[in-house]
Amino acid sequence: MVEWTPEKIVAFQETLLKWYDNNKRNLPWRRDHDPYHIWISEIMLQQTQVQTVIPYYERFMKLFPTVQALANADEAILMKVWEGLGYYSRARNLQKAAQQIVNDYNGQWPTTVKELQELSGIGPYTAGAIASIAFNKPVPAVDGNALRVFARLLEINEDIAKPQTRKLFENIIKKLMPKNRPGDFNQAIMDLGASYMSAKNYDSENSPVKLFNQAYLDGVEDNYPVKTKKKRPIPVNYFGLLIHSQDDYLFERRPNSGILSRFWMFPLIKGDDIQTKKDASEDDVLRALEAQFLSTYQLEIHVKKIGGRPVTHTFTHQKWQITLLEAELNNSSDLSYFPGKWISESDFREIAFTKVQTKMWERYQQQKEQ
DNA sequence: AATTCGTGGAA
DNA sequence: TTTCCAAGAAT
Repeated sequence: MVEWTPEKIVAFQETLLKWYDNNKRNLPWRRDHDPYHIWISEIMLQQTQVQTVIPYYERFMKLFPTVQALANADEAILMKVWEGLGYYSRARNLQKAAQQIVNDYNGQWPTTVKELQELSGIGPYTAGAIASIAFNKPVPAVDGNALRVFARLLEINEDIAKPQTRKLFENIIKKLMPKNRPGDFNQAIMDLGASYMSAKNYDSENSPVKLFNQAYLDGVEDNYPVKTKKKRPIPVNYFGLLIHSQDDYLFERRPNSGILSRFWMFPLIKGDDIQTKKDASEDDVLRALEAQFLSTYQLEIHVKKIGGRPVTHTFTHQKWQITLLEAELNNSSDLSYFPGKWISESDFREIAFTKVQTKMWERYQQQKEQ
């Protein structure tokens, strides 16, 4: 990696901030420096593109304009607002942190990185972002943009996928930050990382800091940042049960932990969990599924396959393939042993559903038309 | 330290 | 269709 002289550091700061002053993106959360606004935007923006976040942010602020409103929010309404944004623990941690601020800090925001990081859902990056942008503290905010941008500028060869690399970058960036405008500096790096220095289709030739970009000057930009590849999603097979009576559908509440926790979904049974002999026919599998449903939930069902391709949905680390089955069940059956309930179709619009649940519903509707 | 947490966009 | 990526945190 390269070292910069004090003069070069100052020149970089001036060049970057001048560009930012003239070209910064006009974003809803940049209208002021209210820590509540900065915070909500930062949480929404985790692993999520700006254009996706904007409408969610606007709706969120109308419904929960203050930290007190969020602390007192109905969780079902909160999840409905977050519906489709993914990583739902972000929303739940958001409310926990709001309650921490109201109860532990009497509604007054803590301003140090240390205190901010003790709030639910706020880690090293978000604490740095809030402290620098809302409270003008001279601290780095090392996100994916900062890692990529400085890896290229300084030809840093550390693997940015490794957790410990963040600390190295924090120490480097601390020395490059201006003390007077830390928030603008951090945001300028993000804007740079989202434009001229993006991961793909970057345009270093026209970048405002191209003369500070060592990897570009050396013609080795393709080598930066150094980043190990992620594993590909593992295939998981499910059977999805469509059980209805009139306009009521049987939904299962997912466990309190794990993927899509606490959401209402059509009952899902993992394919691997169904015990069958070798060379079992498709019909044998369905009968085994019925037997398992009976022994697990004391519910007698009769299933038949619904035509059409399985529903597929890919998460970061799992690729689900769901075979839809229509099942008959007496609507007076005892649901005592089943972790779910009947939900009327007319209530669907009030409830937050996951993307994969919506896909199952749409496939079912599609199938009924034929 | 390595996994686990969603979804949508782009090539 | 597949792959990678997008203002990370919790465990």
